[in-house]
Amino acid sequence: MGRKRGFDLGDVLEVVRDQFWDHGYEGTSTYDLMDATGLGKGSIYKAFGNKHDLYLRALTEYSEGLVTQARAALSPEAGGSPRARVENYLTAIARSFSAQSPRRGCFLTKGTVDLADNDEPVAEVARNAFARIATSFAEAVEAGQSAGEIAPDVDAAAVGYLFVSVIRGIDTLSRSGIAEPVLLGVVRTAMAAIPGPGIAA
Amino acid sequence: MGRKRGFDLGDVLEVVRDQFWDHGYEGTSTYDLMDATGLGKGSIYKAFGNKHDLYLRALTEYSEGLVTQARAALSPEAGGSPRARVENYLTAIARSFSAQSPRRGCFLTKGTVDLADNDEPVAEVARNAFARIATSFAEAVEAGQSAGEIAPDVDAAAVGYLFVSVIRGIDTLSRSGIAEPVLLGVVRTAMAAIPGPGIAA
DNA sequence: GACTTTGTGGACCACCTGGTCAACTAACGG
DNA sequence: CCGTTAGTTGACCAGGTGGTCCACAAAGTC
Repeated sequence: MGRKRGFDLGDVLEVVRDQFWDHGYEGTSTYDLMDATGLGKGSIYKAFGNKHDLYLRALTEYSEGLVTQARAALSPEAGGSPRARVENYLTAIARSFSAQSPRRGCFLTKGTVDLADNDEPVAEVARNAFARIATSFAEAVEAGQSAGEIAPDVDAAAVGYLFVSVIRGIDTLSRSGIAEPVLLGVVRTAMAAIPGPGIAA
Repeated sequence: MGRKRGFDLGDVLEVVRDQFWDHGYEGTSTYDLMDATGLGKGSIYKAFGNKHDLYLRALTEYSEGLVTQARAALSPEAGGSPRARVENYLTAIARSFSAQSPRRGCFLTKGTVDLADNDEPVAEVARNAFARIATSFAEAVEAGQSAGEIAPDVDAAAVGYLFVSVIRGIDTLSRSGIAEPVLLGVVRTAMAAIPGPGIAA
């Protein structure tokens, strides 16, 4: 019943997300959102409630996508050995950050640093996404250990969070304009956290 | 000649820095700065130019302090073996982030994620600080290699940036409320990047 | 104690902020 | 084709925005 919505929710959320991504929460005004979406203020508020709800929804959708992407890249279906999948995924992320122009890193990092400090809903979205991505890394590491490719004494769960940290770290570094080879060096050296099963120190 | 300034520049910069740290660049208004410093708007603008200059100055001062602190913690004077100095420094940072209430992480991370994307002066401050901290780590690693404590095939420069990345990473994680033991696990596993000189894989 | 110079405080400016509202428009059921 | 429901639009609101300006206050010079 009633009039049909004249726009697609998902499309608008993507446009909105890009605005928040590029200019931050406080730096994005309702007029910026109107301009970017082509919608009237009333339509936006009717569909999403208020600015904060809209932000949270865009961020949530984005972080779900991130988790899905991490799972896909780290699962056996992605091909390659577990250790190679980890390295390929991290390398792809480092390259994608470097290729951005203008630089914008990852929206989840932006949202976390922007708001999570004193915005519990945002913090929860971030914590959740970080935990699930860390788990995906941990599962890949465990697979590598089962296959005899990764040393069995590695703490898979801890290393999962290490890789999540490294991603957030190269994100921040890339935002400052640090060059791609440096970021790739970070990824390369981070791989030492999952050494082969040789007689390690 | 002329009236004396009625406040200390350094004191005011610290107060201002805390405001920007807690609320971000866009989230801090000139009125917030007036309230926090107790100064009139005219005095602030007279002393610092405009909001952006003021921010940049607070950030620059902060990042110089960070670099100094990193150098002190990683230099031989800090005591302990090179490898221990690295681990102690990273551990201290992880603990300090966890102890914050409210959470606020590191101001340099905040500034970088907030503005560096499209603010070259801020990006330069960040790039510079990251590079110098990475160098401090690298020097400690080289010292460890000379002392036979760290495997000689480790790429000290790359590992320096890895540790900088890890700090930025645990910063972001801690902002989302991830617990201290997890952050300490990240530090512990990151230490695998500078293994002892045994027969490594 | 005038004069110059620098610092201070707050009024003031033009404009932007997030959010609301009421008149209006489209789609469906009967 | 008429009521009901939901979506759209733009005017409107109260208060906040970064920045400027000017009358005034202190400090040093002669």
